[in-house]
Amino acid sequence: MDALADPDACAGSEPDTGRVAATRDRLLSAEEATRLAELFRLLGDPTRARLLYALLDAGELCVCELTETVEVSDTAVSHALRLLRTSGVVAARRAGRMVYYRLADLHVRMLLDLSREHLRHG
Amino acid sequence: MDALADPDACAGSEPDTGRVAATRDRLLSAEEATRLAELFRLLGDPTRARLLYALLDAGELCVCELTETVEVSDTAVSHALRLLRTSGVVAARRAGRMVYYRLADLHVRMLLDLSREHLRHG
DNA sequence: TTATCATTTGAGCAGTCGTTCAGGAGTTTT
DNA sequence: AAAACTCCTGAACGACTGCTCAAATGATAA
Repeated sequence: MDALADPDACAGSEPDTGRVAATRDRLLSAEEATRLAELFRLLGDPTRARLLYALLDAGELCVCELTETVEVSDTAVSHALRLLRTSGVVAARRAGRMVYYRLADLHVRMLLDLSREHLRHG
Repeated sequence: MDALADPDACAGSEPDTGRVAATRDRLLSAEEATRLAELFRLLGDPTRARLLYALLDAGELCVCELTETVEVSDTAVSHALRLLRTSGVVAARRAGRMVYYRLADLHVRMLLDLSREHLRHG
């Protein structure tokens, strides 16, 4: 049931406090891993990913332009943008009745850039 | 070009011209974006992220070692590893009754490396 | 052989996710 | 003023996710 209860479990040729503990020390903490996972989760949806790649290319786009490029309803786009906005991934700027969005996180920009490069030349 | 003066911008069901069309041409196709989103989705879960970062550091770990480092049940780890395995993100090697897992995708290795670096020096 | 260990599998279930729908808020035009 | 336009919000709903549980598989040890 609980594999954590027995520290000697699967102790084949090495004391348990060896490699595993060393790995755990260098390892990301649970909190750090969770933070990174949350960032990845934001990119892990087709609609949000397309929105972000569109902003990566165009620099700045209003909601109706984004709605056309990703081909989903404006309401869905708005919900998606809110999620990205409250997470600090994108930022918004109002101009008249349009609202222009842009990427606001350098991490995300690099991840998008790198992953797209590798999809195309990989 | 005076893309912002495009009268069709945000005007309804017209086939888009100007900046939006240009963006969509350079843009990832829906299929490409979906593929990348699926990759990000795999990293977007705390359990899977911790498993992958552990493998990034240790190189190769068996299931029971992974179970200890991520502190969830062995069954949950196995389910997570199956997802990563069938997606080609990790690969498995049997040695006796243990099964050793390792990262099998260069893209993923780079994304993990980059994102961790930026979490720590960001 | 039987017993034990390491890992996997499938079913069931609570929780989460992304969408649509209906309506509202803010801005410009008439 | 009202109408038109862009965008946002909250609720509701089906679909998906990740976990636990019980049972099975594959491999070693007694």
